Formats: sequence, C-alpha cells, structure tokens
Amino acid sequence: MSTSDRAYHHGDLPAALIAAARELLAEDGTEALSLRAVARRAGVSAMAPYRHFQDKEALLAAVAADGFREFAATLEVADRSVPPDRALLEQGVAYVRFACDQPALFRLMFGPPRQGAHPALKHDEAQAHGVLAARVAAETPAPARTARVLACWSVVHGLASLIIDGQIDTTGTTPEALAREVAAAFLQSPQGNA
Amino acid sequence: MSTSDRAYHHGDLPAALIAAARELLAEDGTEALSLRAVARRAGVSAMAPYRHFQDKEALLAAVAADGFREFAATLEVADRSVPPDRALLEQGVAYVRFACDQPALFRLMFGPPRQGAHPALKHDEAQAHGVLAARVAAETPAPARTARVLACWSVVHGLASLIIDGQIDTTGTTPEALAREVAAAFLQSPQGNA
DNA sequence: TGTACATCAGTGAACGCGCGTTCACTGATGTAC
DNA sequence: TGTACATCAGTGAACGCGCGTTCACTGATGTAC
Repeated sequence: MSTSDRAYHHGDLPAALIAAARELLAEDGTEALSLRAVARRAGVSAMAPYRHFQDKEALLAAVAADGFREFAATLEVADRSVPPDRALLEQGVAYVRFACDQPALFRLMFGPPRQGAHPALKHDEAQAHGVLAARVAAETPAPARTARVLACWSVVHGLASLIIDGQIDTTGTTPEALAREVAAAFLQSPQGNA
Repeated sequence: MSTSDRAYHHGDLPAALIAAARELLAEDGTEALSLRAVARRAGVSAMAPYRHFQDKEALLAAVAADGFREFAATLEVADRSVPPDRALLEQGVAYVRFACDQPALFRLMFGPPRQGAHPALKHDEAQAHGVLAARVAAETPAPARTARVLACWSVVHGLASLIIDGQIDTTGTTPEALAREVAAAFLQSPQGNA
C-alpha cells in the first residue's frame, strides 16, 4: 500500500466530498445536495466534513469552484480545437454543452450569489469568464469590446439556461445543434466578421 | 359591506395566497417560499391552502403562472410604447428590467422544470414567449426566423440571468443601460437591420 | 319569513422527516527523545 | 529501535428547527321547504 494509495485516515476527504457532491448533483439535482447526503455518499459520518469546511456554504462554494475550473478547461480546449476564426463559435458550443451535460452543477455555479463570497470561488469564476472574454476581445476593436463580450456571454448563457430549464423544445435536435444555429445567427454581425 | 368587499370566508384566498407568495419572494427570495410561510403571511392556518391547491407544487405553479401573465403584459406594453422599428429593442430592455426588479420571481418562473407540468402554467409561459417571438418574426425573413427568435430570446435571458446572479459587475451602471448596450451590439446584424 | 339541513372554507393539533450543527469522544498517525 | 506523548481526522449521539402533510373538527354560508 503506497503512500499515494491512502495516505492518512481517509486520504483526501475534501476532494472525496467534492466528488461525492458532484455525483449527487448529477443524479438527483441541486435539491438533493445536503451536507448529510454528501457525507453519506462519501462513506463518512455527518460531522466529518466540518473538519475541512466551515459549514455547508463553504462546501458548496468549493464544489462550484471545482466546476468553474473544469468549465474553464473545457472552454480552453474548445478554443484550441479549431482555427482562430472559428474558436469563438466553438467556445459557445462548448459552453452550452457543458451546461446541458451537467445542468445541476451549472445551476449551482451560476445560481443566486452565495452569501459567503468565497474569494477562491470568485477567482475561478473570473478565470472561466476570462477564457471567453479573451477570445471575443481578440477579434473585436476596442470601442465595442465590452458590449460585445457581454453580448456573446449573454447569448450562450441564455441559450444554455433556457435549454436546461425546459423552456425550449429540443425534440428532434440536440443542444449542440441549437447552439450552432443560434451562434451562427448571432455571429453574422459586423464585429463578428471583422 | 358589499359583496365585493369580502364575499365568503376569506373572499379570495387563492389570490391572497399568490400575493403573499410574491411578497415573500420579493422580500426573502426563493428559499423562503414555504407553504407554511405563505399561509402565515396570508393570515391563515397552515392547512388552509390545501382547500385551493393540491399541494405545494401546485401553489408554486400558480405563482409562476401569475408571474408569466404579468411578464407577457409588460413585454406587450414595452412593444407598443415605441415605433415598430424600435419595439424589439424595447422589449429586450423590458425583459431584463422585469428580471432585475423581481429576481426571485423570475427564478421561480424560469427555474428547473416543475414536475407537476401544470398545463395552465405551460400556456402562460407560451403566451409570454409568444410576445417576443411575434416581434422578432415580424422583422425576420422566414428561413432565418427560428434561429433568430432563439438568439434574441437567449441574449436577453442570458443577460438578465447573469445580472441577477451577480456575475456582472453593475457598479456605475444600471441593468437597463446594460441591456441597451448589449441589445444594440446584438441588433447590428443583417437580419436586425432588415 | 323561519327553520333544518347540507355544503364547504378554514382550524388546530399532531405526525414523521431530514436538515445543519453542537458536543464530547475515540482512535489512528506523526514526532521527540 | 522503542516508548510516551501530542496532534488531529473522523465518530456517534443528540439538539432544535421548520417543513409538508394527515386527520378529525368547527363554524360560517347557502338552500329547500
């Protein structure tokens, strides 16, 4: 049994709790995400999480931060997977796909502001946002930049939200196809073609 | 005491409950919206709502439906308040303003799909959506219509969501100003100018 | 017009539940000598 | 290398809470004769 196998009592309970929380989110949605349920899923007593997180809010913030890190990586991979002139479209598609693949996690990440205002979470949020913003900025002249970053972000975020909240009938199509359609319609603007 | 004053025991408890629920939403957010709290606020026993709603879910659906009716009316007023060529922009601004004025109600309306799938709610949702869709359709040629409706809806919905969820720094500006900026950037597309 | 009865809106006590969190603890791991 | 001790991760029982919902009821309103 090497040290990397199971180092201390549990090994890495914080990471195990975050993983357990994400499993619960994927299986049962945001409502099912109680501290006790997370502990149960991690195979640990209800009190164990308090060794590593101040309270429930802190654990949720850590889960959201974890989500944002994965989200940023996903956007970056999408950005680099195509030539620069198609990178923005591809990021948009990846944005929507991420939300549709993990709707409960996406809701937790972007849901009503957490009162804790965890600084680490803020940082990871900004990182993810930055990936999208950097690509938009690279192809938009300075004066229109801010508005265009916001517009691009809004359109993909809105589409993702509408789909996962059941506002759009997706029978006969896929989130990805919808995202390509909408993004294509959207990107036919003067700045987009620059 | 005329009949319109207080007709029966309460008069119109269903309406009073919906009003109470909306007060709670406005004051304390979605989390505070329990059946008991609504009954309390309406000055009635915890059991009284069950005379008029099958369960909590049904009450929430009625609140959401009420919200959608008001939302549709708001969009319609905005649409008619300006010449047709500016109506879409104005609807977009109204959309974002509605969300920012009543974030918790907006979240309830557009939140994760309710399992009840109340038919009345579906109808009111469709009505509101229809107001926006009709305006977009009126100024978009048929082939691009569907994608453009979706794109317009997504951009305002996304902006509204990002603002109320604290993702956008609004210091030194207002939701309305942001909406005008973003909508203006967005509407500079070939179809938008048609 | 007055009385007996049916209807039905709202009551009040009680249930079982899962929650977040407290407390004092146990027992495994690491460290000093 | 072996022992005594400090550290600290995780335990387990218990708390108080508000929740959604049940049940049997009360009492006000409307209706038939």
